[in-house]
Amino acid sequence: MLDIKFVRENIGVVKKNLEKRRDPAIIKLLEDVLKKDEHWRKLKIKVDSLKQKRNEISLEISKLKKEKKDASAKIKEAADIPKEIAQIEFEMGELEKQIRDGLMRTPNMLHDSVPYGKDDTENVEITTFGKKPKFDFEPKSHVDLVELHDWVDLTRAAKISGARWYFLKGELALLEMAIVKYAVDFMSKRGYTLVVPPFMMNRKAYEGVTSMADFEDVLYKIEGEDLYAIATSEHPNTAMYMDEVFDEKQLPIKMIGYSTNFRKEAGAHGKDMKGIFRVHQFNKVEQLIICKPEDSWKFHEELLQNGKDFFESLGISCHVINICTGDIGIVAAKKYDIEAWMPVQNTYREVVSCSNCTSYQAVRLNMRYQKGEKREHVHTLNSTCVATSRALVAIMENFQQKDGSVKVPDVLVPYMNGVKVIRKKR
RNA sequence: GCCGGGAUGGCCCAACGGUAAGGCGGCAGCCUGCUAAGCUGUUUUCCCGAAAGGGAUGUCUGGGUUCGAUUCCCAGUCUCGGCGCCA
Repeated sequence: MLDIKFVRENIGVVKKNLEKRRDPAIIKLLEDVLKKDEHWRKLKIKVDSLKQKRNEISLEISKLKKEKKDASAKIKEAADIPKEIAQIEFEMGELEKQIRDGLMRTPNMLHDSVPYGKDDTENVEITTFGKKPKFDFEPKSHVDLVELHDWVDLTRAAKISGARWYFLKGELALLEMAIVKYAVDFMSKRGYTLVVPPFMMNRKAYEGVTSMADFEDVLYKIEGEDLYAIATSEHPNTAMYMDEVFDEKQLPIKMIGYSTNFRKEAGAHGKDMKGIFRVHQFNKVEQLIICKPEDSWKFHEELLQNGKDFFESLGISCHVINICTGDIGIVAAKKYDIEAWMPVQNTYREVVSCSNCTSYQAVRLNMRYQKGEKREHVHTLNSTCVATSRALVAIMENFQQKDGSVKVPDVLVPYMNGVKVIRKKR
């Protein structure tokens, strides 16, 4: 959420920035917010002076009573003020809701380096790394590989849970654990602290870290409880500092979250239906930084570098793209994706998403730090380190051998107790 | 889940329904020759104002009673004990 004060004082800059979004409705919305804010401030002046009057009379009543004099005239004088105050405050409350709602729907200010574009076809490739594999046989899709080795059971999962749920079995399940432990070690060496969060979170906290549309399209709600299953550890691990004031010396906070993630994938009917590329549940090691505003762009690059180094260490070929204005969503000021080469699909597919959210989450969550005598909102950043289901897909497709067995990436071998190749157990 | 205690500023801790005391810490200033101490101010958020300053707000959250609520009433959250249940 943008800070209303910031919008008030910088409306020209804000509008100019929003124009990049190709959405004139947003600018109208914000103009409406400003009008309401102006009205709110007028009411604020009015109600404050009423309260001042009420307080003064109350004080006089207090004095009279202490002197044991008759105060009934004063009490009568003050009698109607509360109604008036209540009425104005009701009006202000309505305005506050509308202003907040408008601000919640207003997207973050974009960084200048975000490319202008209409949708995901206009994202800009920045760099590539790693070697694409060459096969002297017809490579199989991960869908076929998991079936061949009985590594994933989608049919029985459908029976008990539904589509896009899965049992992960045998060597592939072990490989997932190896990936997680390797990623945790990899990031720990770089100074990030592991934090395993609660896997469910209440509405208030959730509103601080995500867009309203996600409540419908992404998040599973627990019936009868004020709880949502988390879609990523970024959410609880950022929201954990809600309403806190950091000491300048505490920053930056660098952590990795590990959690199971739950997603409805409501907008994805028919997309990636086979296999485990797009599923309702997966595990992920997520990088997270909370820092001072002046440091966030430096750390955004650091997060990206970590993600690149990680996938490079696995030996998977990837490219990095700079997400364009039409595809970036409302929270991030800038977003990189790392996409891994999928030889069978003959294309790159997303494995890492790396965002600088600037103060957008911090404003909503009321997360600040003490800067001398003032308090300023912090910046929050997040990036995937590795999401297990997608990393497994990438490994299977890139490291398969002619007989369908899969070579374990060298760095994971120690985490597989020395196993170098995984295949169906006989 | 049940029974009791509790929640007040960055921290600790007070306040017969009469407008948040005191202490610690932090910050600013003053004073002072001595590892320091002392003194004064400041230390939630919002509004008006160029500023000086003024006003409002703030005692876990949300309602209610009242001219006025930290205090009284209702609902809830968290927490500490005791009982019960339990991987």
